Amino acid sequence: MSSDKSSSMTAAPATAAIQPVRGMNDVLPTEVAAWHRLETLARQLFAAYGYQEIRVPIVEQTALFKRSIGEFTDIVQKEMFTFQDPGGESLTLRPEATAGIVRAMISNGLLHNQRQRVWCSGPMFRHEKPQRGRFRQFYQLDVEAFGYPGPDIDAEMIMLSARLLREAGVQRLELNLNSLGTPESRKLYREQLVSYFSGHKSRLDSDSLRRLEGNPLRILDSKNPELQEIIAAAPLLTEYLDAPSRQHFSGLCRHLDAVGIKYVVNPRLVRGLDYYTHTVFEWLTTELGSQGAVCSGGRYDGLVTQLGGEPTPGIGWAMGQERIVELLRVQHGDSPAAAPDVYFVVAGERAEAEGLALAERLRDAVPGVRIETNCGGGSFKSQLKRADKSGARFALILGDTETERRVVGLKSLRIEAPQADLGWDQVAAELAVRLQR
RNA sequence: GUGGACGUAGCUCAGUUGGUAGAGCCCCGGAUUGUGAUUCCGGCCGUCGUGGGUUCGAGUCCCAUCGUCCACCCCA
Repeated sequence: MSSDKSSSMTAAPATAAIQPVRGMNDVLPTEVAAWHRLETLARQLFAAYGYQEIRVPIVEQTALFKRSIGEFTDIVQKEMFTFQDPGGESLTLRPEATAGIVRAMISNGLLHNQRQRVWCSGPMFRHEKPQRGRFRQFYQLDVEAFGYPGPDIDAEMIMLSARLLREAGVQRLELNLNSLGTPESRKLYREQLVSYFSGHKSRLDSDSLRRLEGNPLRILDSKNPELQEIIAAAPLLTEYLDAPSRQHFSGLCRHLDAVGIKYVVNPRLVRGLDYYTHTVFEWLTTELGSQGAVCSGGRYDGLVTQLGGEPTPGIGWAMGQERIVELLRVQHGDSPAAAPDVYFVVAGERAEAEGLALAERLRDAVPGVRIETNCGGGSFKSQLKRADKSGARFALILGDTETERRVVGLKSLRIEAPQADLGWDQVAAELAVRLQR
């Protein structure tokens, strides 16, 4: 075999197709309806709960994520898209939304003697190996609240997520709940945990040994069957919570009980981001292969000061849009693409000349009507085939004889009904009636 | 980053022990020269992921490489 590969890959011909970037997907026209449904519902519910939209940059200074998410997390250590901008500054494509939102709240002075409820949506970026439900560019719906110390906001936020998931049609989710307590109690617990696992070092796997140094709580999350026995016998964080933390958590549970939201208290639920305190939660599914979490979040009372702001309690959650859309597809099948109300057949030179203008008049007269005008010619037959395929309920038919008579044919494509020839001034009114607009 | 499976038409796939490629769907046209969903007929579509090797001959065997999917890991 020739080892003469000095010139790397042979240069692709100039006409070769450009490949997409790994893990970054196109949402195609046939798929986008499901996204719209979720986003529209989310907007309505966020407004219904008093949350305002905030839009923040996709790119932030690298230091922001190191300081908030934590130096020793997997996200920061090996999953960030970090690059130097032409000015030499180290920038990073946001791997999650909270850090940027907190930065924006501080930068714009929105936390001074104020409470805020905000939401945000958009793409996040993590350099992971793609698989089902996990991509390098992925979209999140994100809500955050600032300035609320009590468990009431924790409960409201979980209620909001529960309603969104329910009304979107997602089924068979399990809500997991835990409290990480205060930084102090967590620190104490962490020391206990390190000393416990250090006593069993010989039985730990390489991942767990690595975490023992940086993030021992994550060992509890391990799915390695051989570790389950050791993990089961490990001390529980719950036992180290101080009284206020316990009160906060039981307050949250009472609120959830009161509205009938089912949950499982999972003492091993820890989060991959360092900034969480007190409440953490996850909505889990078993129907997406190895990606279980479709929505998760928690409280982060120390984050604002960590990023240079005045002490301000915060809490938020993020929902993975691809995962929700995929789960809905699994549970309910493909959602139909948006169809026009009317397909406008324009056959012949004179009809083509009049057709576009007539369609414009109809759009003026019937607000919101969806008219797909045939462009690019074609026989009557082929145009009607397109009309049928478009999913439109009606076809408007304009040929040269109709043009001559100043009428247009209105044909029902869904039910058997006689075709009506309507004068050009009557069409709009008739359409409005048939479409009930 | 680790492991497994898989790359053949726009899509879903077939391709026997190696003999330089097929079907269905889609699209276009016709049967029906101004009326769609069925039916029938015809047509378009391939550097078999890429590069090497073995061979008279490679979609098929070998090596490398790129990519996709799945799982580990991580997480939304």
